[in-house]
Amino acid sequence: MSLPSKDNFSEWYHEIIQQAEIMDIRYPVKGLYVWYPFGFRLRNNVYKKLREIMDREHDEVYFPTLIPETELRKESEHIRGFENEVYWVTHGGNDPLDVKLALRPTSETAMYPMFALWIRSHADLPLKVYQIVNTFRYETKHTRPLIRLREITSFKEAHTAHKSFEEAEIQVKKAIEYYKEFYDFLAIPYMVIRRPDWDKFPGAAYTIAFDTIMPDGRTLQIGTVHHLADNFAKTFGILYEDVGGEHRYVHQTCYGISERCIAALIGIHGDDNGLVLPFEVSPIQAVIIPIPYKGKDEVVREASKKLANKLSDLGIKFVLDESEDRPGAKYYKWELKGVPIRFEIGPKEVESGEVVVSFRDEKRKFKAKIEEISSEVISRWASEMRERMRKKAIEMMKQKLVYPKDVDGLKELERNVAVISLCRNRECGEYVEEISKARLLGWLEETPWWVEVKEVDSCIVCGGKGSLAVLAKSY
RNA sequence: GGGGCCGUGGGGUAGCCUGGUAUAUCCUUUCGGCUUUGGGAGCCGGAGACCCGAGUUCAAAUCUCGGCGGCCCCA
Repeated sequence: MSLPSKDNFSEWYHEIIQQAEIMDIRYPVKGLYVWYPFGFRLRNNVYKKLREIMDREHDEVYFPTLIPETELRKESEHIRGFENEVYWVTHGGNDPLDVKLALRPTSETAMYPMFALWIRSHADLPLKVYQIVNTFRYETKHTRPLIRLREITSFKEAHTAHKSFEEAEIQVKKAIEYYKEFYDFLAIPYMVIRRPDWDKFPGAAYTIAFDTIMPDGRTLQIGTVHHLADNFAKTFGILYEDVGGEHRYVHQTCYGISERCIAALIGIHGDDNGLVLPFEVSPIQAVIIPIPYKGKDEVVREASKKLANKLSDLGIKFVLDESEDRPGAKYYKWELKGVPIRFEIGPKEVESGEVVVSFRDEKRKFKAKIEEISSEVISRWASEMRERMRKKAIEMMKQKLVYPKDVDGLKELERNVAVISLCRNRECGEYVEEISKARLLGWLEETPWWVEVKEVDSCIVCGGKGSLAVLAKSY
């Protein structure tokens, strides 16, 4: 068994998802996939971090999967955005339902009628909750594991309510900081981009998205933050009484991250040999491979056990691979799974009280004294590895970026991501989309250091006031 | 929305056009055994498949129709 080269990203991705046992794609419904135990452990490790961040100032809640049609249709812009991809429950047993029930495509319309009951006065604000749930969208395009799904299994959605537009805007900024922390933790580089007004979340005042770049040059939206203003509050009657006794509409935000974060983790860090995972989220953090020569297998086994005990004491999730495979086969096997640290112990190391160490992201091997391996040493290794992964990912993304200076430069984008100066007018935006056959993701909220633009010119279409915009083929 | 292609063991495939071999090909996987172990070892033996339904026919993996499932291209 071997993987296709990552140069053929689409095929590589398809294969690694299965071979590394992230998901079983054989479930007999389009767009629905099964989490394998290994994949689910990875998911849980990643979401543990996301929960930890959310728990700092949000309460976790759970709202129902089913939303009555009457609620879903209240916000007209919102339903227009989702109408074509809603799954409907139309029957209870054999009886048609009086009011159809939608499988939530997202939970605004499930939550906000309840928010109207929960929020009475300014003392109830701010309200900040989140849930991690599945959502359903009837995708008609190509579905792809973790990327385009009919059942999103792991949608972390946070919803907040505030006294004013300005307070909600502060929350938007906090949410962006939280998401940055999350993706920094995963060593995934991102661009924070304000979506065009005509492409924002249905019902929002504005939308800010996190986009990353996959190795094939297509961008992947890996998080969104929406300022909802009082749009939904007006629809669902979410009012509070302020200190003066006046009733006012709340201003809301919502922001979400789905299992696309796992897709980015796999796609960006992986290589021709398989997954490359940060130490903190890897389901298996280390593997010990004994090299048992004839006559020496007992001492090698003993030394391996000793190291295993030590790793146990340090609280590391590891595997001692004493199977019958040859060492080389074991290297490939655990590399496929992205195990960050590999220890090899053979007769030579038994003699010297050492162990051969190598890290998943580099070819190098070196020897270390077993005695000297400690929590501090391991966490230093882990953070050095994360830094290398981050650097490598940024290098990859820099290579995908192009900086056309005029409209002609947009015609041959190929698989690149274009950073251009563009005004905020819809005509100019749609014009560059048409010329480039790519999507205008929007305007950079802040310029990452690895985007090599010193100063902003005027709009490359109309010559008006420009800001840095990003154009790309996207997933 | 429009067009095209495909469905054979757990995975990848040959066979299909031109229906018929007595046991459906090869690789991988998996189980048992021997031997081995510093980057995917070898040998021996075993397991495992024609998507579903209808039709044509003496005979269907192969032809026709329908269903289900998947893939690709264009807008």
